[in-house]
Amino acid sequence: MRLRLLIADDHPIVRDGLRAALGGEPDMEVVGEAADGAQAVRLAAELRPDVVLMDLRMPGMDGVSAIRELSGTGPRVLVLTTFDTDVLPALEAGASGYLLKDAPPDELVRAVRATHEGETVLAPSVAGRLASDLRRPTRGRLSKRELEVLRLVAGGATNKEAAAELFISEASVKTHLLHVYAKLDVRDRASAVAEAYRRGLLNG
Amino acid sequence: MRLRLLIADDHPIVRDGLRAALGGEPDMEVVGEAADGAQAVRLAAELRPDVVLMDLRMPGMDGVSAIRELSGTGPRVLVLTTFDTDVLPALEAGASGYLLKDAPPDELVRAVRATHEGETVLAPSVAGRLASDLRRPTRGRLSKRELEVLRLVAGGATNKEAAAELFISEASVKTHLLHVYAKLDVRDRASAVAEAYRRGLLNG
DNA sequence: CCCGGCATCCACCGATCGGTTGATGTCGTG
DNA sequence: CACGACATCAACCGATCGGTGGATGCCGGG
Repeated sequence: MRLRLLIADDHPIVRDGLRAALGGEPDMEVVGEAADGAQAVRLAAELRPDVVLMDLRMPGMDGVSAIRELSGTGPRVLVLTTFDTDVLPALEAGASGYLLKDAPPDELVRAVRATHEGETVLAPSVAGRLASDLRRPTRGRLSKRELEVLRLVAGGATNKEAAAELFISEASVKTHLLHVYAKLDVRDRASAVAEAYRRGLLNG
Repeated sequence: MRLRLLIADDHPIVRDGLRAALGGEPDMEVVGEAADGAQAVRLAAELRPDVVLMDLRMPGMDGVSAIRELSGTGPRVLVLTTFDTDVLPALEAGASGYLLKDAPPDELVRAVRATHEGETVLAPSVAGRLASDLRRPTRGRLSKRELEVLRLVAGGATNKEAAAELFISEASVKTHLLHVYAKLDVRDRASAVAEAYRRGLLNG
């Protein structure tokens, strides 16, 4: 029985590359390709693959959401993306591994097999990032409300405007922001926005 | 005589995908692969390709720098990247075209041929972005000094600290920032930092 | 059950910021 | 050469922000 593989990536060229790198292996078979998260979920239900190779940033349904939906339905999910942010969300959603796209093909092949065996595969740089994330249990992790406030501030809102938008008092906005500063280890709103972008907390 | 092609991309998987998409064409030949800008320049001098497929974000030498070095030495450069920012810098550096990685392979093949013929190929979304960039000759384009100030502000500097860092007066810092606000169409430093990140003006 | 995180609110103060207006000099391009 | 973009500086004012030091209530994990 060959290892059944589903590829989910919005770039046709990357899908071609993955086919080229993995299709040649005698013990693997690419049974399908998806261009976004929703399609990946549908195809996984239909094709019952053993392993799903999943990009995270895709149009339509997010990769992390797709992982969450796939979680427990059978296939193991190996994340293959360009960025080493999003590690924690992906693993929390149920990913079995996290590789970066600059990985050489043979490492990718080994990772797919290892994932199928039930191992958890992390790219070296990803492992380091994960460790540093976990070292600060609360720090760096913004609450929902804090993120909402920060997003408004990044959009140019004053404290007063953000308060009106969220139906809370200006004092609460200030408190939330102070917490944000402490968590991101910055002193003001401008550097908070910068740090949030660096950590991938604000959209991109 | 077949069309000689050089691929420059730091992701092995993408290179495989490009080989798969282009290598099958009878009138094309992939003569080399580079994993960063410097290597691309070296290989271009050695292999004399007709067209270079160039990613922009690569470790070591930047894609734009590589294009600048290649400019006028023979090969035409077709940019193939994930982001629709960096269009203007790439074209100014001498690129003959700008495609996005979500393009279907057949479009890519046509674009390579068109580039070889001397045409300028722009992805639709890229064309739109370019137009909106050009509509504001000055707007959106930050001067060197303005960018320095904004970078310091993003790092948490107050106006006074930024002034000390740059050996100018606080008043000058304020003026620079006001110009930044006008160009980015924002009201304060926080949203300026946010907008700069969205436009890819601050590192990445 | 208690502690910590979260969300909400209040008051006060000094520091900082943004807006405005105006000025000088350089530089590159048309 | 004239024009615009750039870089530099000044003074003033009101608005906003960040810091401090609280307070309350809810909830979930150990």
